[in-house]
Amino acid sequence: MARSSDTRQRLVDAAVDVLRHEGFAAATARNIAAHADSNQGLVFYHFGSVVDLLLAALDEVSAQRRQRYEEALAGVHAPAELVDLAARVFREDLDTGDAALLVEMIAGATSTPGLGAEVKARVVPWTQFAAAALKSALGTSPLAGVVDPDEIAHAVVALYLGLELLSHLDGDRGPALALFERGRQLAPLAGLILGGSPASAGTSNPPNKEDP
Amino acid sequence: MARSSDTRQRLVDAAVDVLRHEGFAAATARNIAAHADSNQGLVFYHFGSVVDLLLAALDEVSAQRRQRYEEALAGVHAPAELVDLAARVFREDLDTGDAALLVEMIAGATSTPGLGAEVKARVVPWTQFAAAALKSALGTSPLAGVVDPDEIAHAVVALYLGLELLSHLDGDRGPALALFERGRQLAPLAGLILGGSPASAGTSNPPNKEDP
DNA sequence: TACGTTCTTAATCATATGCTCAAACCACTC
DNA sequence: GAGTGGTTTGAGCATATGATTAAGAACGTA
Repeated sequence: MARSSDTRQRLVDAAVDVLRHEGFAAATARNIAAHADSNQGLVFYHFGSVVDLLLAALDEVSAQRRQRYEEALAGVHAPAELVDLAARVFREDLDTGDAALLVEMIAGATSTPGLGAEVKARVVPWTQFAAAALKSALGTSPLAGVVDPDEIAHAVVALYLGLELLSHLDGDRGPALALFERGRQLAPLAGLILGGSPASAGTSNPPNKEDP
Repeated sequence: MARSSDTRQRLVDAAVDVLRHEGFAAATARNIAAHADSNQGLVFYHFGSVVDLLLAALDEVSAQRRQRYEEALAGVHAPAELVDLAARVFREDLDTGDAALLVEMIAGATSTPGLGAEVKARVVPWTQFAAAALKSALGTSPLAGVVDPDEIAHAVVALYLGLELLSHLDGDRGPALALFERGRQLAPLAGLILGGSPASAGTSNPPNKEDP
């Protein structure tokens, strides 16, 4: 009984590890079992199929991320702080391989029939979460009624995935990190525009620019 | 001899087709050969290996894109026009499946040893091309010395890939297209800020409904 | 201890893939 | 017409995968 949930957890952890560092194509029953010092038959005994194990791995990571993000979001009340948080989170996901895992699962879903809907159901809440955070951070800003949080969240998630894809391709996280660092530099400017005086609401006024 | 280049081309076209609509995992010698009404042995006779055929397919698509883009870029001189062109190009690539092909090759490169470097060599010039176009469009704009074209090009390509990934996941191109449409709406504003060119004036104008 | 349930292991099957190879085929020259 | 070089074909090999299964081990309980 304790044995069961133990190996189950070891398999999930191994699946997460394989997805992070070896990709979807390497996420086979035998390879994952080997990473868990286990037997490949256990994958099917405990999960029924390989894809169900991978979905369990995705669930595990999603739950961890969700918790981390909610904690971090507790201290965020201004758009500038949200940009800062996003940059930090992205760097973490790039380091741990969570971003790679997400990309691998989404990309792998295109080649595995039936997996698409399951992965979608696990990714959509994540972008909705980002949209909610953005909406909350916008608060009563003058732009709150102009920009569409869902649209921006969609773009941010896409940027997140695309940057991971590119940095994984050329083995250099530099450009991706530099980009988010630039975002952090611009965050105070965003705060200035979004949270500032109503004088900036006019459409004919050029926005203030600040040299970094 | 005419026979040879004929089947060679048919195989490349079939590989492009499979990558576009079925993905990297389905790009097997037998499947591609079947799409070309051909024999799987010919893949190895003409290309040596499957990945070499896939790289030839990527080369073919890259060449076509490059030519189309260079032609389209001939009429672009202002940042606003470049944004407009990018939105049109993205919509095309989403429709034809070229965006999917690119994502599949990049994602597939993570699971096929040795493919990464080859794909990278074929993607990097493409982002450099985007950077050059952006630099050219910026021209003598006051922001030309402030923003980094390479950085922005990297971000745009990442956004391109990420949006394809997401729209492929939930089978809905709507959000991606809406986002680029929003970019087109903002393009006149960007032109106002960047160039002060007489291209377009009012920022409260409804978006242009123009069919290419 | 003896029994039944749960869990684990290794062998096994059916299938698919990259790739090789010998034989057949075809267009062309002498 | 026979030979020649390039091209095509289908069978075959080694390997890998998802999934099944029967036999065995571990555990709780009577």
